[in-house]
Amino acid sequence: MPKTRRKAPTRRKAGPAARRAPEQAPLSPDAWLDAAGGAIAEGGFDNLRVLALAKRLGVTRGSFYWHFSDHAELVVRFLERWRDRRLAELAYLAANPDPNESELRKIFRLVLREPARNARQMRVELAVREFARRDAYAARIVAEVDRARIEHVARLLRHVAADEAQARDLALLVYVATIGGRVVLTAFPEDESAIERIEQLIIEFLGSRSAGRADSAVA
Amino acid sequence: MPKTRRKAPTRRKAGPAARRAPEQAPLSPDAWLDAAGGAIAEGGFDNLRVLALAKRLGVTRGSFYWHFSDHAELVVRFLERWRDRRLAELAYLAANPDPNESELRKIFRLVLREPARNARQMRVELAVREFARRDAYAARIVAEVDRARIEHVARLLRHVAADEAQARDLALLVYVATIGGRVVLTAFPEDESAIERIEQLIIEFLGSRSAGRADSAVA
DNA sequence: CGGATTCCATACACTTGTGTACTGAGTTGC
DNA sequence: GCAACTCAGTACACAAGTGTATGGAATCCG
Repeated sequence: MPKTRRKAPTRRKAGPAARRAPEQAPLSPDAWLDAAGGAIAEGGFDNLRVLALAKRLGVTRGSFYWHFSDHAELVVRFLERWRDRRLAELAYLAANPDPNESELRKIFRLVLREPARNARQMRVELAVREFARRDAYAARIVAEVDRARIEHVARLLRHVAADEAQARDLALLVYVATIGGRVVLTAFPEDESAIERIEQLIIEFLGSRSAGRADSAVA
Repeated sequence: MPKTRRKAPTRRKAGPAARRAPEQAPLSPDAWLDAAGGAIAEGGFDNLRVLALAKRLGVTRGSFYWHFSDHAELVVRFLERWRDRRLAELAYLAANPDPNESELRKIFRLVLREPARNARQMRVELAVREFARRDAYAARIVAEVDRARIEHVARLLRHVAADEAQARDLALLVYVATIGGRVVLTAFPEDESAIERIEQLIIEFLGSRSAGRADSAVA
């Protein structure tokens, strides 16, 4: 197992069977994980093949089995990195609230933030979820992320809801609708605007609940 | 290719290498498709292997390649049967409305009817959706079913909505929340009741719209 | 400079899966 | 009865993928 890393990872040009060229920096584990993300985005975790990653990186599997013990470890490390990044982006949003954005609008941007624009990240998200249906460890990872996200949405919805329990229900509704939108929209790529209208409807719904409050809620 | 079938399909006892026993009825294509459904429910379309189906049915692959030309045909026939059944159950619900059920309640039972109780069918549904993200034909199949379902929900929501366009938006919201609930709940099997509360919230929302339009139409 | 270390290439053994050609037992129809 | 058809078993060729053992070039470090 590698212990230290000295240079930044670099994509190497795919020399057919050339020995490591001196100017090429060595591959980092993160480079393998990035390539894994590409394969997963394309075809899910069943498409995660060491052979394909090596070809994509322009090396042979000999490199892989130096950085990783086996295929299973690749899966585990990918899942953990994915979880850590999702949790980190949540923490960032919690620490840096955008004052120019309404509370409700912010919620949607939060739930699946980048994925809305980053198609690859969205596909990875769905692939992880799909994998979690048959892998116990992935299920735990997804549960952690889901719990954190819903918790965060619920915190933002405390003003809107009557009590804490209702805030959690509302948060779950928002989360579920967002996830569902991602899933269904893959079948309906033609009306990309539908998700916008749905967001609008939910905002309207939430706004009607906080009718008593002077809502600075809607932007 | 087979042309006619005389007897009902029967599960045969898994004799190790036994020739076809006379009392065993021949396998129908539907038997293979049912077995395929099991494999898909367990591990998605990537888990659809002829070898495994044959073992499950207690025969060898020789039988499969008589009923089907190849693996691809199995996939196509499975998808088409799946679509036909979904459309048929929709048509049945449209033709036989339950007068004891409220319009709104009926909607949820309609969208993903059996899957709510039939775990296997729900997993197949999600697997088909996942496969549709990388297979063009499956995407078409899913789009057909989605369109029919949303259309149906929208028809039931015409009283509630202001105009036809809004009925479609509301229907999409309901559909998306339901699908999303199925996806997220696989990660949260512990609170099965959450989907119930979400349904309740949406019903409340829809009810508030039909009650009167005094409340806020938020921009 | 010269070993030790890092990183990757190569070759081999093994497994699992597809598709095809051929065979052959049962059944049906005439 | 007997040929023809139905259906499944068997064997072979082929492909793709994993893991391991080993060698070897670069590089680092003292």
